Amino acid sequence: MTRRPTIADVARTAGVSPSTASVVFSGKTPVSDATRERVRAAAASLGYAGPDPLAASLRRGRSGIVGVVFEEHLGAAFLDPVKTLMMDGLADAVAPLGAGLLLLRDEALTENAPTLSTAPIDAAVLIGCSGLLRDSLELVRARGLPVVVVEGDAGDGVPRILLDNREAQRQAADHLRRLGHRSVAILTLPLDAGRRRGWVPADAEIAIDVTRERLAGARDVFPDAVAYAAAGSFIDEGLAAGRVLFADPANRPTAVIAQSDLLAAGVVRAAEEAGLRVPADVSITGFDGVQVDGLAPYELTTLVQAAAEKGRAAGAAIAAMLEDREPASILLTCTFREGSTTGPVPS
Amino acid sequence: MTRRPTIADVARTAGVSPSTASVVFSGKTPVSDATRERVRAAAASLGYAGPDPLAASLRRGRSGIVGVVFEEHLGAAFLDPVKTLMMDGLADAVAPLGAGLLLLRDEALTENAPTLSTAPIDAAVLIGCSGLLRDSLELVRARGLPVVVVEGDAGDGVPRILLDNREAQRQAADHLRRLGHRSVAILTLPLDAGRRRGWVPADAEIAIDVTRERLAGARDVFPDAVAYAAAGSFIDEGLAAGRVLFADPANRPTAVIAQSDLLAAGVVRAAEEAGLRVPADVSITGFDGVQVDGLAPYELTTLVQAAAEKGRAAGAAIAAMLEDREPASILLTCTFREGSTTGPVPS
DNA sequence: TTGTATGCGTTATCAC
DNA sequence: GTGATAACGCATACAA
Repeated sequence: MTRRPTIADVARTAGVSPSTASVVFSGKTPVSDATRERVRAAAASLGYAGPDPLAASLRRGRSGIVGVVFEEHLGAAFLDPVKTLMMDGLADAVAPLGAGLLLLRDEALTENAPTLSTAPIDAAVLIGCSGLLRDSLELVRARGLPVVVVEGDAGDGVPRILLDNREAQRQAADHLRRLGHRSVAILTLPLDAGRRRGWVPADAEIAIDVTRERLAGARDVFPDAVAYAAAGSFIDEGLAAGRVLFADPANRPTAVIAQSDLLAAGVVRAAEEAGLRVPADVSITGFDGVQVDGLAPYELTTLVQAAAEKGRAAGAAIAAMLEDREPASILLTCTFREGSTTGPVPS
Repeated sequence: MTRRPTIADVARTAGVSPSTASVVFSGKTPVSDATRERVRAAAASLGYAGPDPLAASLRRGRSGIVGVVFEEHLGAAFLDPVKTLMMDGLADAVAPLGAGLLLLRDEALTENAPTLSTAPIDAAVLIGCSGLLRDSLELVRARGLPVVVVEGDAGDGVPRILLDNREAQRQAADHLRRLGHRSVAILTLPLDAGRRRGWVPADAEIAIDVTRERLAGARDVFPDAVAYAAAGSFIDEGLAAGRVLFADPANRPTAVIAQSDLLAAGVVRAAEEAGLRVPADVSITGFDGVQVDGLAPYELTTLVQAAAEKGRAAGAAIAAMLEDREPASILLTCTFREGSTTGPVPS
């Protein structure tokens, strides 16, 4: 015979019933050592590698897979250290459930690409910036799957994992104000999926929650601060923006509030390039508290967010829903950390 | 009733047979507009969100999921820009198959973590450094699944996606030799899973293929070059190693061959720190050809590898095997790119 | 401790 | 273009 052996074949050659064989593999019911051995031997002799996951999943009604939905290209998502850490925490949190992570994109570009509606997932985690994931949310709710939204605009009844972006950013701004800074520029993350670089008009519509909230926090303290939007969270974007911010020596901010550590690192570099000392001539704050590779010897003044914890919280919420418990929305708080990139305003 | 509607329910309320309803959703057979409409309406009225992926998978014998097996912690894997790009290419390549990527770890630390043996995957891609993935390979072959190994030591009959590491590295070394360099140091990637930092003894056992091959390529040109192993591919590791290499002004190499761009970037920084000009005082080469965020204005002299192409090639091999065609092992070649970090030996 | 019976929800195949 | 039938491979409730 050419087809792969099934558990029934194993049971037959072992001289036991299918259910007994099944139990040997699942271990959910005690089995006598003798029969277990016989079943094992039969399996080995047939080259049976264990129960078919697909069939087992159907029977159980669980696939052991959690879908993670990104809005962007996968490569882009993992360029962001915060997302990477988050995935790490998420992976840890779902592992005890016996679940793995399936990478999914929000919009299926290819014709028959796998989507939320065709993938055998038990639950979904939406990683959200803008409202694009609205459709994904619909899809997954239609299927009655548990869903958690991380840093995004969920709807009614969907647990969310959030950060106190506004309050946290306000702390950094307060810190700068206490140091005497009055001329402050804000370097923001992208405003929307368009990711255009440039000055942010006062009346700008900001589609991405994180950007909007952090900007609001900074403006709580410095209502008139100018804002410049980067096209992404990269050191080189921060560098480019920093060049713009420091272009006019006569009209230069004494402090820059960057909305991410990577951006801040770029601004530090731009300052060096412009012959400015950090923090003697200009103070710079970041956001995230990630390890910026290559920034040494500077230590950024920043808001440390528990990125991995975000993933773990999402995983915990998923676990709760899978066990029919009430999931909790979670608000994680950032911790202000003073580094070596902020100091008193130059006199 | 409380349970979710099935396609049978839909068929019944639409007054058609289950098979007809199925066909409406799969689109694999022509259906009259009238019945299609009726089925659609019935589905909508019942809140039927489409065929259950699990059941469909069982029936089809395909889950539409490709497992990607890493040896390291997920977070660590995505810190490596080359792996990230590779995943990107892989995602692109399997999308047309209607497949998604399931992240899997080599060794299951948790008790009931999802593993190669219990995950409903159609095929597996092993991302390999050392021989640790031997076990994973066994597991997946026992299940009769198609498998591809990327940059690792596969066995007989397993298609591999490889790089011409040795030849490529030799090109860079040749380039340096032609520039007159004779005193060259090699900065290697980790030697094994232990990832210990330090000088590499002449008789060192190197478990990781990439490290060994690239080292061999460099030694083809500079047989006596000293080698120092980094603990990982990071800028800060390169910086730390660079400090060691440049520590003794009397006995300093005129060129450093780094086995990755990130390491090279760190060495550039170490050189700056030591007051050395690049490339006037010291030449530095990298490997990978990735965009190193924050290295500007330098342009590394490096070997450009088609990282995304590696993923795409793996995906293509998977696709071939899934369609019962013969998969091909693929050897990708790197391209030498001269940047601004190498120059004539100082006189 | 083991065996029997049933159904998980779908789709391929074939006949009509 | 549509419908009947038969698996897909397994795990569980329950009886023995």
